[in-house]
Amino acid sequence: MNISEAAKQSGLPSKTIRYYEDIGIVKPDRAGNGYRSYSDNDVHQLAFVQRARSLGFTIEECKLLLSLYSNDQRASADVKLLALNKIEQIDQKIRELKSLKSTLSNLSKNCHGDQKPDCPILEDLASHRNLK
Amino acid sequence: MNISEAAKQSGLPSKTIRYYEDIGIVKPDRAGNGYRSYSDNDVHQLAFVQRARSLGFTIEECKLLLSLYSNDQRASADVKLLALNKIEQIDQKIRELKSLKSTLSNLSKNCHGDQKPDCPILEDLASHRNLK
DNA sequence: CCTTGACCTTACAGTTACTGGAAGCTTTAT
DNA sequence: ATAAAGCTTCCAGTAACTGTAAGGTCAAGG
Repeated sequence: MNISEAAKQSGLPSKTIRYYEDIGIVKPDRAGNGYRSYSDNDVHQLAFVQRARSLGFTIEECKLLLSLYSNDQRASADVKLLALNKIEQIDQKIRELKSLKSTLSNLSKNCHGDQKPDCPILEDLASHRNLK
Repeated sequence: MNISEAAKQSGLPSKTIRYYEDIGIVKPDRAGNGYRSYSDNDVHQLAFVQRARSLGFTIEECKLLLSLYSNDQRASADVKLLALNKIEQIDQKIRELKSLKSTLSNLSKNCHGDQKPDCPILEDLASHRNLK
């Protein structure tokens, strides 16, 4: 099938599929006219990557997951470790964002938000004290 | 003062300070030898940006905040709106990350994580069902 | 047969916010 | 005098695409 059909079936934009080819993720055959020709297996792999990316795995991790996927000898422990690490990264990011939110909330709470120029948010940004 | 002193005082790497000059954030004077020469006010602005960046504001938002900061006529409402929008963005991101985490946790929970190749995580990635 | 429009190709630039490195001045210290 | 530290500019690389331009190919309609 041509790239637009592969795009439809995998849930990825054609542009992204070409990019994935550039970086060596899925290399389709070529038809006589030079068009890319995708097999069902190609599309399956693309959809796999699409799902893994949407779960927050990086491209490099996706490559690893794909290689594990196509390796009959893999240990599920390898995959699980990757997933648990990813969960830890996500937790870390959530902690950071909560801390940011709390700081910004405190700043906003003290700001009148009116037409007057007096603004504690800017004052905090300008000072070096950390209103945490 | 030279750039390394400005770096020390602002908490930003010299490299970043030069980059900020390129994109028009702080333009220092130049000494006779071509070295950048930072005033206390320059450093103050750099520190302001450093703090705003660490709170999750984009460079564009930092420019806006800086211009509001140096505008005596600003309304604190303008700044507060920016902060509240940022808080909303952070909340959205936290929601997304929590959802990702929950999906990954479910997948991991069902994975033995042993030396056998049987792996529900990979199976889920390969299928199109969404184990949410 | 010709044209139109949809679809395909490659290649290059742009995005965000820096970071690293090379090549080459200037200043400072020994 | 020389070496180290600090400064300069410029170019490339990061992550993961996205946009755009210029042009080849294919199927349908007149």
